[in-house]
Amino acid sequence: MPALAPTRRPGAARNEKARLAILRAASELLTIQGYDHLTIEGIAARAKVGKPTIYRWWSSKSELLVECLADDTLMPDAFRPQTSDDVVADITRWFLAIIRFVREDSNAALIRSLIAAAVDNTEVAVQLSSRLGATPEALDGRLLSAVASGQLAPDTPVFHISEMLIGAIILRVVGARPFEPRDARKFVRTVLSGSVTKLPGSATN
Amino acid sequence: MPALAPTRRPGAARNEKARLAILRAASELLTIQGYDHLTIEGIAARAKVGKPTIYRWWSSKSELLVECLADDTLMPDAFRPQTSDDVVADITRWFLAIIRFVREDSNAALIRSLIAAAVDNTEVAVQLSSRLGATPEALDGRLLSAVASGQLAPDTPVFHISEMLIGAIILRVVGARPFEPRDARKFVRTVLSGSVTKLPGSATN
Amino acid sequence: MPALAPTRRPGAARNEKARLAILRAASELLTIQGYDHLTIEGIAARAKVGKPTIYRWWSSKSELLVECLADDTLMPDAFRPQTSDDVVADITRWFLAIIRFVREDSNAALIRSLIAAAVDNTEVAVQLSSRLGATPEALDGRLLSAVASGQLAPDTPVFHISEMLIGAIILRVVGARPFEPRDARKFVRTVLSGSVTKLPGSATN
Amino acid sequence: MPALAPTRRPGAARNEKARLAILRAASELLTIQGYDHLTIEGIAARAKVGKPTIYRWWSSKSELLVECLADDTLMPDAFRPQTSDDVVADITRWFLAIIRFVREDSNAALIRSLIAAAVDNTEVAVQLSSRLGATPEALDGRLLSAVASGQLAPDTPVFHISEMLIGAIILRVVGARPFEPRDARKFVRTVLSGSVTKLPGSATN
DNA sequence: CGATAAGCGAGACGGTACGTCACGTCTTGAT
DNA sequence: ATCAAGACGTGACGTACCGTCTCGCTTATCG
Repeated sequence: MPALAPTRRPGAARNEKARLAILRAASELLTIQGYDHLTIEGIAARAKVGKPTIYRWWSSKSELLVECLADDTLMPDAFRPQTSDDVVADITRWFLAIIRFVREDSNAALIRSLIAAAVDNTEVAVQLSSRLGATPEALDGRLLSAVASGQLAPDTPVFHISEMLIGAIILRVVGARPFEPRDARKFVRTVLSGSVTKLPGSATN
Repeated sequence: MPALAPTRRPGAARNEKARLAILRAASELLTIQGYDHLTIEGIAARAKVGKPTIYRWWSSKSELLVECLADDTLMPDAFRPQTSDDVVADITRWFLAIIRFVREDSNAALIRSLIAAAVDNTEVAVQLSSRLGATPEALDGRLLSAVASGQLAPDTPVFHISEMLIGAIILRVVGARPFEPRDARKFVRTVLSGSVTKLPGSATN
Repeated sequence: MPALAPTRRPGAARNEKARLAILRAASELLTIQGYDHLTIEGIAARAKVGKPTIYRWWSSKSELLVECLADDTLMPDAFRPQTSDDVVADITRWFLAIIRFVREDSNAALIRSLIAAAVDNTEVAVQLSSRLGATPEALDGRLLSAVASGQLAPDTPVFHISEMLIGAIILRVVGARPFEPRDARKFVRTVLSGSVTKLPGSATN
Repeated sequence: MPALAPTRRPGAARNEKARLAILRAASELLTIQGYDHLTIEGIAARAKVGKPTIYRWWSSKSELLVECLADDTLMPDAFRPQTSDDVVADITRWFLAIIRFVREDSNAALIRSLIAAAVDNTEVAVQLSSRLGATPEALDGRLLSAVASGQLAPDTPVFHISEMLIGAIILRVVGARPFEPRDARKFVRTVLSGSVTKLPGSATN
């Protein structure tokens, strides 16, 4: 005799269409207006949904944004380093991709907004880092695999490296100072040079 | 008819007491309540000042905070590395001081608030970095003097290092992840190890 | 082919328990909270009933109250004059009973609530008057029987008398001005003195 | 040394235009929509005024209506009996005027609304009675002067008479039962016949 | 005995209005 | 001229109920 199914409680089920419309509206308005001009009323209006429907499921703007990020409604695919035989090159390319993304004003504005949201809600910070690649599947993973393959020293402080790279990005974006493509190499070499055991090719600066 | 002396125009002069009361009130309220609960009305009330007096001189909360930072009303003395014969030790001590500061919850909250403000106003980001030591007189200067003395390589990317260290702090604080004292050494060594030409003493990770 | 019997269509019959629970909950909440804080949601919750069950059978709060009144869930037995040999005394006693009822704050509040409901729904006004005794079986009947027995003049305006007595009660209760027991005699004598042909006993004022 | 003038406190003075616009809007909307569809938002919108301006000065809809009534924005001039040599005729004419007023549907609706408001706020009941004439300057005064002139008995219960007449009006209007012109004479004679000492002329029912 | 259909509880939904807060501008009288 | 006090129009807040709807279950008659 099988276990009882976890029978769902009575009442109408949650409306998935409404949920998506809300996430979509929130994402669009955040992009257009920025975090401080983002209002629940505005989201409700654009999603053609009642305000209480939003408050029923999310308790704050920042929580809503967490779900936008998690649902990929708000930012493109996560940035992930490739895996060639050269970590430094892989990480540099990854950093360059972010630089290219961030040089677009609207993208920079979006990230600034997310940082504002992150001040309200730690989870946004986590998601934002993830989106930029600070996950075991992306940046951290690539570094760890380089450690495993011997290209980086065994005591390489993977997470500290990750944190400094992401931190440098955040700081520049908040300060609205533009990146140059050549910054990618500088940051990455600076943070990795103490750990690299052998560089596949030669390169200066 | 003689030229008019550059005499003060009529009317009461700007009230310095009011200015200080406003900066003080703003600083206190920011510390107590955080940026998003900080209101002009609240500042005016606490400073026993009319709202228009605030709007006359500052156009936004974040601008007001810039002046609070510049006037040292809001954060303790800037953090500055000492100058011993060992850069790495000096920078590590500086980082440790910040860690100690930030481990106090109220201080972390203050920095989070300032980051929120920085999203509105780039100048806050600049001031915040300054306050943490990213100035020619402090961190950057110490690194440059080490370059001059030969303790760091001539091509040491001073500003990138500075950015990554400050960035890592900001990122942790926003993410509300706690620092450990030993993080100081890790971050600093990671970011400097590619540039140090000679270590005064031996050290293990 | 025989005429279709007005046979009940299939499906569950109306749930009498639910009906009673709703009337009970509505009556209790009206007494406790007053008409303007009375909500359908509140009634449904207290009666442990779904909102649609209420809307299925009643179209508004005031209609629901009409049924509460008709079912005697909401007010005590109707007030009815006795029938002695003295109309004036009978009517006065009836009025006194109402005064005593209304001097209780909660009862006055209840009547005030019913008046608010009556503004929405004429039928509530009718029921309220009935409950206070303005029916052919009670006040009107007693007056008519006095006309029949010759104690009141043949042209006694029974309904106008009834209306003025009930009206005076309503007006005082709405204005929250307290009744005194001696008001009973004053009102009744004033309104009847033009019609009484013989008073069984003597009385002044 | 003279007493200090009650010098007005600093700050902008209350805006009289706004006050009038609010009273006007409230009166119009009450007339058009009835009390239960009357909303503060609607009043604010029609008066082109912010909601807080209403809440600054009045704490509820019913309080606002009290001021509408007191300012004569909401109902025509108070109804007042004339003073001829015949009280009964004077009071009857007064009652007839009210009947004529109330036969207009919109006026009846207005009074119903005011009764609803009166349930919230006793003061509305007082004002409403006043507006209908229950004041020392109108109905009560006319009766008292008749007592003084000997046309009514010295122990005439003036206020009870007044209450029953107004009460009868209220009750009919709430019950939405129409008045006939001949009701005026019936009510008035019924309530006064016990007190009249001499009728100037003859009258039939 | 099903099949059919209404009633029922629970509760999500799009709305409207609530009463409050802070905004940034303005007006006022005093210094 | 600047200041404090504070009223104003604006707009968003988060909450309470509205009346409707959709679920999955129960109940009762009918074929």
